[in-house]
Amino acid sequence: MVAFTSKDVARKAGVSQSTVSYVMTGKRPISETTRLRVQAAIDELTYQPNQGARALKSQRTRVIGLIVPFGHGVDTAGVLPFIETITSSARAQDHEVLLNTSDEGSDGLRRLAGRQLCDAIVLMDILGHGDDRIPVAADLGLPVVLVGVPADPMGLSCVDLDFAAAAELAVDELAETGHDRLVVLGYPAEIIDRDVNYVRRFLDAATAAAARHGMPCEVIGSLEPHRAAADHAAALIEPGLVEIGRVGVIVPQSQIVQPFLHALSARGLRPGHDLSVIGLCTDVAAEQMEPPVTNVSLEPRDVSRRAMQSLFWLLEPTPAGPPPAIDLIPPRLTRRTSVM
Amino acid sequence: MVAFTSKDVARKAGVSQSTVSYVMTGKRPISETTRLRVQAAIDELTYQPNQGARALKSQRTRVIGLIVPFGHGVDTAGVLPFIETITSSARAQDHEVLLNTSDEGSDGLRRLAGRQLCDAIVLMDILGHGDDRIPVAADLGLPVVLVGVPADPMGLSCVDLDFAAAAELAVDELAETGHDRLVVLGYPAEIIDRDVNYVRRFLDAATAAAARHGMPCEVIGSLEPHRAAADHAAALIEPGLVEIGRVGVIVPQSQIVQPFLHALSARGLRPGHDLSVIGLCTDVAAEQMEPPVTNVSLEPRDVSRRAMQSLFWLLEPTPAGPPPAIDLIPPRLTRRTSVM
DNA sequence: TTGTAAGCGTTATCAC
DNA sequence: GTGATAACGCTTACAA
Repeated sequence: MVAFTSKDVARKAGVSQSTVSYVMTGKRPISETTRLRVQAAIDELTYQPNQGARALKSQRTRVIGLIVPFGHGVDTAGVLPFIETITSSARAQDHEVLLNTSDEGSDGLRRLAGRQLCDAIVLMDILGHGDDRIPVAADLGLPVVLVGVPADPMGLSCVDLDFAAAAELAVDELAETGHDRLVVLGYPAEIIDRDVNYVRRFLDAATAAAARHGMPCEVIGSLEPHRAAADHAAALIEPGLVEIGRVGVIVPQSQIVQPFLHALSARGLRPGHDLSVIGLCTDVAAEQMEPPVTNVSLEPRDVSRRAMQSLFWLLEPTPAGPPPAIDLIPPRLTRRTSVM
Repeated sequence: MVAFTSKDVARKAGVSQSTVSYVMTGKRPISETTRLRVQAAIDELTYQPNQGARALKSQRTRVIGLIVPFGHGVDTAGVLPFIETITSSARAQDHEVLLNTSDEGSDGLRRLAGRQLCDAIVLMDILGHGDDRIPVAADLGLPVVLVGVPADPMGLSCVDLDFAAAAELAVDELAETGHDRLVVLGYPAEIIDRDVNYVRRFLDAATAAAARHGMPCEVIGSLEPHRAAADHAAALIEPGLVEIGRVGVIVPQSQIVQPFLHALSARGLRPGHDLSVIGLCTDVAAEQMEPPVTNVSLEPRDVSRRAMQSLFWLLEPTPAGPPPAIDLIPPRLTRRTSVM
């Protein structure tokens, strides 16, 4: 299993090495006869150019670095479609994807850039404040796209779901279906401490939208993503309340949507009949729940696709103009059985 | 943001380029004074070696290619911990991970090897028969480890959960807790057609173990991973049957565990009280179900860790001797609330 | 203990 | 239209 080089191809085709290169890249005109001879040699030897050498010469690795959130207890549920879409977008542009985990912190970024392992970086799992990777990323001299919106992007492109629009979508749906009372399950203390930006964006927009509709809106605060917290929240929905009004509950934490639905059922409150529930979660998750829950999707595929569009624009700017610095993807609501 | 080279370091430290190299690799003794001078220059310039150049010279990329199953409707639920563990194992050995999806088929393998993008490959999502990537992989001239066991591994190392032991573990648990009647929910036609090897391994071992315990064992066949199928299966569990005996159900398809549990409840059969259910699924999934289900885990972390051990042994054989050609990882059963 | 220099496989600038 | 040839940044004999 020896790997052939362009030298072998050149010898076999009776041409110079540079001609082989030009046949591969098409960067200068080649007579049809030699082109065919070279191509035959390439095919016969199943020659493929050595990427390391190519990168060394051209200063372009054709590799995208992808930093994904792993370990440290982060909500890792919906991360797979992001990875999948980013990989296939990269491959569609004939680029490779180098996977790194966020637990290496800013050192990982420095390694990726310093050792010239990639031409550009996609950074997932962005915190609102105090993410020390942002200044490092901004100073890398490489195109970097953030999936998420930090308080100060420091000039980096950001792509994320439009969480404000997501909240409005959910509230509007409940308003239009005649609900007159809104409950939003809040986030755990840890998340709010870390100041994940989208939390604020979502909650603020939800209360504003409720006010616009003249609906009373209660935020049940500080819910850990555990069964017990979901149970606790369900206990706060008084059956009496449900009898006098049409109550809609928005659950922005995907991990507790299912436990919450179950806790309601266990208390004799049937989602979709006695009250309504809208979850903020992936479509597959929503589909598999009991009952299948009306959801606002995180649109991982759209978000990643746009992130990669921004990235490739930064790698090769076109006259079409730059992508938006902060690119917020419109959410989508899918009706299932949990809204009455 | 210029990238410094070892030449810059050499100039700054007043030594030759090779001395810089030897300081970095430690492959020959360096006097303490020059070592310090060189190190100071390295630190000052934050020099990092260009990986492309290194790979070109040393013929070692220090990259592991990872092929993961995406798209084409495969059960993609438990794949994240595999990726995570493989990535951190690679990093622990100072290797990078290049991510590719299985939808590129054998061409993807040829590209990874032919362009010398990596030193070795981990191939997930192995089919029992007719996977045309196996012969290609076997002929690549690179170490390749399969996660999964094809009918003919063609000399490649395989690592997988011991599905036979998993089935036995589940059956033994039900036998020991006094069950006298066993039901196993079977696999969908599509999966059996594709002949995913572990299906057969699991079902055969389950029936054998049941026979050993003298328990009647019924396999409900051809269940698609949909709610309707789960409902259908639940309907086959006659309440009369439950009254006269202690029934244990094994659900090897993780996607239908939750729907099946719910379908039972809806029929008034409480898992953990009226009958028992054991699922074959990840621990996180089992933990989040309603009710939390006793499960046999797929042990993605153990499997990937062992896969990487095999891989690194193939890259640098040690006197310790080779890893097993077919490395089956022992499963683990976690008791929750679904077994009475 | 350190330096010189060749070469890894590619691309691109000169020449012809 | 095509062929030499000089880099790209690194490692590693071979010298000194």
